[in-house]
Amino acid sequence: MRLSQFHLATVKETPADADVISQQLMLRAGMIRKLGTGLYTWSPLGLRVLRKVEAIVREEMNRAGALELLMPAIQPRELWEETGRWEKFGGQLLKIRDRKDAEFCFGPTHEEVITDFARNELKSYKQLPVNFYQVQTKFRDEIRPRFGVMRAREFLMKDAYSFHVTAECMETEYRNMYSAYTRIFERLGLKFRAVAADSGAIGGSASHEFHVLAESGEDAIAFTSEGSYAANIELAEAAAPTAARAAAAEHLERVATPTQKTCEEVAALLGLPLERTVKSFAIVGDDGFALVLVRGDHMVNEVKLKKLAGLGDYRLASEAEIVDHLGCVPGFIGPLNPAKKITVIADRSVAAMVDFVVGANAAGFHTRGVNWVRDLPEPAVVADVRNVVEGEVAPGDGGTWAIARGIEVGHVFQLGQKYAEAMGATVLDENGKARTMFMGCYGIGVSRIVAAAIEQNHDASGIIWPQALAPFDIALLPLGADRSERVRETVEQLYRELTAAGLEVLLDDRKGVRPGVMFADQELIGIPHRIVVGERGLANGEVEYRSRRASENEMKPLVEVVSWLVESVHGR
RNA sequence: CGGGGUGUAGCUCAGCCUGGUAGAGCGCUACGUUCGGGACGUAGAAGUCGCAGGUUCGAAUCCUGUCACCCCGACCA
Repeated sequence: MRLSQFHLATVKETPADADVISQQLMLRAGMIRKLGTGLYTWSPLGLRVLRKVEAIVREEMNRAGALELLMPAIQPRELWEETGRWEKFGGQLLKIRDRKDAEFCFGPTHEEVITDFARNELKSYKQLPVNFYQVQTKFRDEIRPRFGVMRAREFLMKDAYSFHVTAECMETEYRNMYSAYTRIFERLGLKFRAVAADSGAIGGSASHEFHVLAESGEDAIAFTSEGSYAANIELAEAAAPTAARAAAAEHLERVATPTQKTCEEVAALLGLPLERTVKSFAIVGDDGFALVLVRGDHMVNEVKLKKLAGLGDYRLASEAEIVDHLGCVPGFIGPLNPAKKITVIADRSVAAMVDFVVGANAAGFHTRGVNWVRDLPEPAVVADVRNVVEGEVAPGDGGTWAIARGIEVGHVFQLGQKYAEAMGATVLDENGKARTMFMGCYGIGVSRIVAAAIEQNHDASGIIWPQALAPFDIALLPLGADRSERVRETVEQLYRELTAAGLEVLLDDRKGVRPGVMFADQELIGIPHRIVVGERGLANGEVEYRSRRASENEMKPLVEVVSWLVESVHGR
């Protein structure tokens, strides 16, 4: 590609409203332009990268035996009523009407459509197993879209759905997809980790997420130091305390904490370690008002809490409900002497505590030296309801938990018969008997991968593309082309030869552009290899080479540079 | 959904408090000088000041409404 014939639109200034590095660099490099909240146009440069990701995903899906198809983005309401998700999916589902006032949604995912396709197309066990996939635009009306294409409302996704007669067959395909995903992320050149995950809104049993590791990741993932287990923090189990509860040593004492509302503030005032305090978290579940207790240095885990019996789809208690049940305003609440009967749910670590500090249920006071049984009844529920923390002992292999941050770019699920059951998707087995199909589903956030790759690969000058994602392989930069016939001819010849050798070359043939601008643009858009052709080097029969990751030039003999580059880019 | 903020040239923003008819830098166009790390000079093009009402002799500026966008929060006691 000749840059004079391309649309390159880099900008020097960092856009004001971009708050993660990938979004800043994508905007500065001119890869994307924002149209509205969570809506982006992919420029010719950005699209080249998106297509690279797509191509690798497609190749590996095909290699794994999946069949590509394409479903509509717009889906009729009736289909979503069959699974109950027209209501259950919530506000993320964008609902629209046509001219006849018939209702549709813009597909956020395609379980309904593919299951409808499958129940019509698949009649016999002989047609199974089969795995259909597509690469398609999805729309999810996120509460708060942010971070550019990382959490956009409209985005490109590869979604695959497999169909099976038996659960065993579904599990086999699940493992097949798991290894296909591993190959995909390896080929993309990204540092990633597969972790056990909660299956969330999609439903089903087993599930793994694939995370690209990056400091800026929105998800926390936990893995054991022994390496035997990795999970989304939503799922990672905290080990139960092994030691029996010690005997009470302190007496109950109410202490004034006029302005200290958080555990940190109270601990600091009392000169106690944070892990001697207890945090109270008021919720309202199916069985009414409940107080969830975790240690002051721990975080409540919403996903674990949702799985507890009797809570259902719990919500946070309102301030009025807190005052009504506890007789106290938020900031000083606790399980002691509530105004009304409440359910106390204690994390396992809290249940093992002695002489701890809680809110006194009186504005401006906390109570210290609190002990179970002596001062208040044993908690009604004791369960693992918190996030694990870095360094604590993990259950199982005797290792400790380590925490990393990641960007979720892939997710595989065993759906079981959830959708097939709801929609009556059956095939006839060997005995002519109708059997409800088992399903798996497998997603990859294609557009999100582009942003995740940048989060993981950049420096002060801009993007550093892994070879597999680079919009161009080589930047070819002539110096003083307007003054030197020799430079012009050499560059033209290199361009022809490199292109003929199958490399994607971006030749900066813009008129009157100074070297500094060429270098800055090449580095910003992240082209992995750069060849500079100038009189200085040509006098010795040489050109300069520089890898995007290097800070020094290497001189290469002109006669060898093409074969050397072909080897560097495609070889090994 | 709750709280806060911002809408002025393609981009980043100043001007608004204290009303008097619109500015800077970057980018863009032309010419000249320059030319191995985001050059310089000269000349230029470019804005119904988000939209709709209102107050006023006069509104980017004050008031009301509305729309859009951004940030924070919803794991907090």
